[in-house]
Amino acid sequence: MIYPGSNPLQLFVNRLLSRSALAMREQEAILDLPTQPIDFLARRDIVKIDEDTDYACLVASGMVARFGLTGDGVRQFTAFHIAGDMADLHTTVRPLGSGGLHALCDTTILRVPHRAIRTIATRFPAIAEAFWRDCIVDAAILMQWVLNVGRRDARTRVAHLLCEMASRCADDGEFRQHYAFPVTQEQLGDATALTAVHVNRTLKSLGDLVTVKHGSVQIHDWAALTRLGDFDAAYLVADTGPARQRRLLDVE
Amino acid sequence: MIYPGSNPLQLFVNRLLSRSALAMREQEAILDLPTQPIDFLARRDIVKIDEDTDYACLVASGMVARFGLTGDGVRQFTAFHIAGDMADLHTTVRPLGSGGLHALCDTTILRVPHRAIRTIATRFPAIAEAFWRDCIVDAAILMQWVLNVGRRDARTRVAHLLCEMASRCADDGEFRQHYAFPVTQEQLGDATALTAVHVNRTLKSLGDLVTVKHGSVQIHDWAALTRLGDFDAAYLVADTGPARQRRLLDVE
DNA sequence: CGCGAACTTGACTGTAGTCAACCTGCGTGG
DNA sequence: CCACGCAGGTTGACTACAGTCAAGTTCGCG
Repeated sequence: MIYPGSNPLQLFVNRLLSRSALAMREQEAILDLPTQPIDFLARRDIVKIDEDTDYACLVASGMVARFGLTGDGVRQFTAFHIAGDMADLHTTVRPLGSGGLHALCDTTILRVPHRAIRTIATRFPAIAEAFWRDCIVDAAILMQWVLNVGRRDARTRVAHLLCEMASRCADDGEFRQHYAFPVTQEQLGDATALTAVHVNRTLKSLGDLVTVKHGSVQIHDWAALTRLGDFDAAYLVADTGPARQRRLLDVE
Repeated sequence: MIYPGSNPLQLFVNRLLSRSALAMREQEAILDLPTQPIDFLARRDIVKIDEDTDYACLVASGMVARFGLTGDGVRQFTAFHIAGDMADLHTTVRPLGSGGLHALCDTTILRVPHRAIRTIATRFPAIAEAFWRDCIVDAAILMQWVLNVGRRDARTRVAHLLCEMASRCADDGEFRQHYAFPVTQEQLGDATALTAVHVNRTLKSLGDLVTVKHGSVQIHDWAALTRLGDFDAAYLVADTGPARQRRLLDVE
């Protein structure tokens, strides 16, 4: 047992199952995917910007950020990914450099060959659908980031991001009062398009509602934080309807 | 022949073919999709925010914007879609309210039932893949919007957007010197997260490189505009490699 | 010809950026 | 065990880009 606790592929399947319906043999096909584990130290790039890959990166432990760079080298994060996320599943169908992946802390990645992902996606339409849907949820988050960065002031932006991560880190469908978020204030600025200095001031002014310290977040007043952060978790869930809607067609 | 010129579904197939390989019978399956045409006047919402749909919207003619709203009603566009685009293909796998769709000018939409899309996606894995890839290209554009809105100043932002649309409106892989872009300066602000007043000043300062007037864009100096706009069209293309990569597996 | 929407311009404001100094906590090595 | 170094955090003073407000002007359409 290389991975203490749970198998990262099982974590990934669980993530998919929260949004899509998969039969046992489909789940097994995913669990049987070939993987190559690689460890990265904090602050290292897992995939360099503009790098083309022939594998996707499953986060086994740790945390990663996807990022882009402007022409003059300014960095902007476009997503955070936690353990169990396939951080760049989308490269399966579009392998061209789609931004970089950066390890926020010591992180173990499982490389999963695109070829293997393609094979099971073709064999099992429900798997292709689950992968597609997973990418769409990521895109829904991205839309929120455009809104966040474009239209909200600093306090709202930071609060919204902290709410998003609290929701996504939750095991149930709710939120986590306390969660690991191993980012510096500089990196928080890369995500919210603020400077480190302004993030610092903003966090201080948010001190009654939430504390970000030593790489972890402690929420003191969820109701107030979501209100201030203009946060509604609806965009994070794929489906509230009956389970059958999670599947294009019953194959049986 | 209801639609003068070309069949909108054919336009959609062409768009897919520019990114994915589809056999004749797969193309025909798409062309056979049932559609319901609906006309919208300029400035009307095609899909209201938070509305759940059971169909996707194919733009037959005109132009639409996808948008989100902050809690206090400030609008932010997150994408523009031109004729031949399935503006919300992603709702097929995630039908929950994923933002609104707004007609920028008089626009004809073909409603395509999710159920029909699901059916052919399940029957033909290559179609599911093409749809998935199409959504990924949209997501790649969205990542650029985060970068644009988050990290670039007003001139660069506007220039970048105008470059994006010039590339996407091109029939070949290049760009269009002159193209229809029926937006007011207010709407340009909704896309770039600027106020109408500042868009106005910015456009004036860009006058040597590009003119935006009467709902159309005229580019005077493409090289300078892309340089100023920090624009590289790479993110718009799905694949530069050999054609076989456009398809997960050969089904034949 | 007249109305309204869109565009234009100027004056002033404000949020966040910049620059710079300093503090704090932690790991390393003398 | 303390000294040092360094990354990250904190604070203050000043700046600037874009927002706001308000008053015109232009354009297109009925």
